[in-house]
Amino acid sequence: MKEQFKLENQLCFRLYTASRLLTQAYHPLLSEHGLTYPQYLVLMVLWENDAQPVNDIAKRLMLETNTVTPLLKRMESQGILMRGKGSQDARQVIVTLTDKGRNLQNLLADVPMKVGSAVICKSVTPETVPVLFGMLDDIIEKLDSSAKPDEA
Amino acid sequence: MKEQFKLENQLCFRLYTASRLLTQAYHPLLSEHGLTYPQYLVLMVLWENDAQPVNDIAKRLMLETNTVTPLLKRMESQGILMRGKGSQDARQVIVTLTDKGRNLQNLLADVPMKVGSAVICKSVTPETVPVLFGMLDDIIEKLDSSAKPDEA
DNA sequence: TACTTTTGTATCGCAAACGATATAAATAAC
DNA sequence: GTTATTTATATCGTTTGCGATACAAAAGTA
Repeated sequence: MKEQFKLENQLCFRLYTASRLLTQAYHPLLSEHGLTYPQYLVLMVLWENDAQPVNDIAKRLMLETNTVTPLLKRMESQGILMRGKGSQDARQVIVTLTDKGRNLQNLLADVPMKVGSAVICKSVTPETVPVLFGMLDDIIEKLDSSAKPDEA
Repeated sequence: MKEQFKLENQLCFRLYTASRLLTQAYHPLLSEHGLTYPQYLVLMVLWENDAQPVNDIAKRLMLETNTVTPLLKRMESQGILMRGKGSQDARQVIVTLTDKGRNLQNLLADVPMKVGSAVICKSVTPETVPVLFGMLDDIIEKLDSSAKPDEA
């Protein structure tokens, strides 16, 4: 059994597991309002900048539009947002929050703190989080840039 | 717009994105052999310890059996492994690698290094990786233990 | 022994992710 | 101005994840 195949030596398995478990921690808080974690991400994007085309939302979340489109359609059917054709570019679908979608920000106000406190542990504290953020951001940037080598 | 709802301040979004992108980095290397990333994880578990019940594989990967069962069935239909009833406990399904499954370890020998080099960047080097591993392990342990509060 | 509970696995349904492909609108080329 | 190419989004198919539930084997209990 080669060392490099042991689960203990895998970065990806750790990221994959940590991501899944942290998303699970969000689940009870979000499902209470009929939301999933990716839907919560869309909400954060729109709370920050409302009335965006699908493409911009996808780019911000680093997802493909074929992932985001059905996600937005489900949220539209829930009355959280509206999808309308853009006026300048008729190809674009502009996504806009409804009152319900905007108001969810108030209803979910305590989610960040609740989840945040669920993660605090020995090596992950408010002081060390910036280190973790920096490493993850570097990894994301490295992988993202090498994924599209045509952009000099 | 509240600070705590900005994507830049989210640990989960970083983990989620880093996990997705790193899994995508595996994709071309694995699909060449007809494998997905979760299937690769199963292989690593079985290379380390062959002939395990479904439950042990699921626990090792921290997944539910209803995720692992169809995954194993697909791998069985690909001839990578076999699923057979246990002799002591007839409820258990013992999963065993075939020659093809064992041989994949040789075919995939260069995958860990290739992916590893794709992640190396400013703040993530062989020297700093243990720090990252430690933080991720702590997060995983914290979330896992608080997910099952009945185990003292 | 008969009844209950637990345990190991599977089935079902839904929501992601994403590769491949399609379609319409906009832009560029001729 | 027509044709070719690019762009924005959508559709389709496959594989995960996971909650809810089903079911049979095993273990515990009366």
